[in-house]
Amino acid sequence: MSTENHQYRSRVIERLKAAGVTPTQQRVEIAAILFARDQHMSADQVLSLVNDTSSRVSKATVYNTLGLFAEKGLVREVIVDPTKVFYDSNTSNHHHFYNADTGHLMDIDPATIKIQDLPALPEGTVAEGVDVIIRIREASQ
Amino acid sequence: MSTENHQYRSRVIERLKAAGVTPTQQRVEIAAILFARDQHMSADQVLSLVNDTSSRVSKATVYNTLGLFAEKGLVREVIVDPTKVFYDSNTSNHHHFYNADTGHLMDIDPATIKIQDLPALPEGTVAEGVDVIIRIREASQ
DNA sequence: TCTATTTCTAGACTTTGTCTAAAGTTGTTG
DNA sequence: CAACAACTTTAGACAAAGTCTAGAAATAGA
Repeated sequence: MSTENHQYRSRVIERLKAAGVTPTQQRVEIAAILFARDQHMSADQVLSLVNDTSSRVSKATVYNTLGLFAEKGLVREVIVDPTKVFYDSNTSNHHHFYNADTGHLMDIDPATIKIQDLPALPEGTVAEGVDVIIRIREASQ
Repeated sequence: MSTENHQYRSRVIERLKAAGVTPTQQRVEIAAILFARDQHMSADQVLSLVNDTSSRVSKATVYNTLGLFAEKGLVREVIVDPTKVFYDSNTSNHHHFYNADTGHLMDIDPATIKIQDLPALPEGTVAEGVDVIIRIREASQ
């Protein structure tokens, strides 16, 4: 393993620790893939990738780990496709374009969208987050 | 069947025809349930209800019909729960609260929320719709 | 080192939704 | 109204995402 990779893994491990997640071998593998850049991945994609590039990680562990990461705020679940959940490694406040034709999910530049006048919440509830999804399709020229 | 029901069914049939949907027996059953009031139902709920109150409709037909209705703009698909799609009989422009603790979906009064500055769409795409979901939880007092 | 706790795993299982092939309806046209 | 084409419905097999279980492995603390 190159020095770069080694340093990258150390940073990944620090980030897991900072979030209160014990950096096990499998979690580090998965986090290293996710945190490499801002991206949107399904559990299935993570499973294939992690088993391509390194030691085996079981399906159950991939699902458990992504759930844990979401809970700890290391990734964000994006629910736009009825058939699968996307995990977004960009946890900053932002919204999405979802291309229903291609299945592709893209970040919206936060500067270009703004929600005004958030409504009062129903009695006895607290806000967890606001998702804005702009559904798009290929232009039929 | 009462006169009220009979008149209601006629209106349902008219609405299907107006949308370009042949009003078969099964489609009318399903539409009669959905259109009774503004509500959010899963395919599963529709399936149970339709088979409670009237002649049998198969699972395949319920799924086909809900898909067709969505395509024709008679209902709106709401994707907030990774495990199932909701069908919203209120097709006017509005957004949703989703209570992740209870699984309950509620309309947001359109007057109380406003999106400014819709961003430019990616090249070669057209907008299909904008979904805003405010995720809430039960307040842990 | 010993022990308790946490984590990982294979594979069975569940659930939502789709597909298929055959049967039933409906609509059209001469 | 007969014949035919097109559409719709159905049961049940199937697919895919995700969960669960029970045992094995790793790990941490004392």
